[in-house]
Amino acid sequence: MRFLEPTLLLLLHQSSGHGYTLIDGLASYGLEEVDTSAVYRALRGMEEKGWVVSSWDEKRTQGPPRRVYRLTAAGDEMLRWWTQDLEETRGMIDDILGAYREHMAEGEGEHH
Amino acid sequence: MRFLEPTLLLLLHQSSGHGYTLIDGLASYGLEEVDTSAVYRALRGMEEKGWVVSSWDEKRTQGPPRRVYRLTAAGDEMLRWWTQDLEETRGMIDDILGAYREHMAEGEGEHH
DNA sequence: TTATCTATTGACAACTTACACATAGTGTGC
DNA sequence: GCACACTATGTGTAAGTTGTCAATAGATAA
Repeated sequence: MRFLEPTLLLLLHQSSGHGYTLIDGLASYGLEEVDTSAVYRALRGMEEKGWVVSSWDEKRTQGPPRRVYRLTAAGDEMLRWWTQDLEETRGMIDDILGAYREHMAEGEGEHH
Repeated sequence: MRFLEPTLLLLLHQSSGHGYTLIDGLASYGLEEVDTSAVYRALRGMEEKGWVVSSWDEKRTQGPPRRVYRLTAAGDEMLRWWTQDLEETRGMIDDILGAYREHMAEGEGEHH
């Protein structure tokens, strides 16, 4: 969920789409091994929270009807909130990695 | 757990310590709101996995006996693994944030 | 003896994740 | 017609994880 929700919001901000294509989109952000059911469940959850709305696709293609999701204003706001959150998370990672490297550099040459 | 385990390993790599002081150490990496029980639970789990070993502190100070943890060779290896994992996570965040900014820049000036 | 600080642990509900499976429409080869 | 593969969206559930709250307990100071 940590990256699933923000990435879905980002993809939907770029253009509306249905679950099956969103799953492809997720893969391009490194989320290749996400279970399909997790994606559909996440989308449902996001609709309950009001971040997205869905409707059945008019034009029928190969396969059963597709539920098309599009971002709401609240979802757009959420996406902005998520970017801030991700920046904070990145800052934490940088702190940890920085401290690790610094500590490694300090101990350089030491052998126990 | 995502940041708790690697940060604890890092702190213990710097110097052995008991839970209560480690909790202070976590705060300096932004993990201020971690529940104490979560920390002790994580330490127990890490001991089960063989990343750390614990022993009761000889010298008694104010309060009940303290369980002192120190890193094992396996824990040291794990810490290195975690840094790689954190770098990957960082990469994912960069991808998402990069795409968001790029998309925002593209839509510049557009009003719907 | 009451309160406060240090220090560790237990119990349990809430939530998440992983995996398997159910459903269903369309197109293709036989 | 039938089997099969592909698209597409879901449900059920067991297992594992997290978050919250409280219990325990020693030392010290008022």
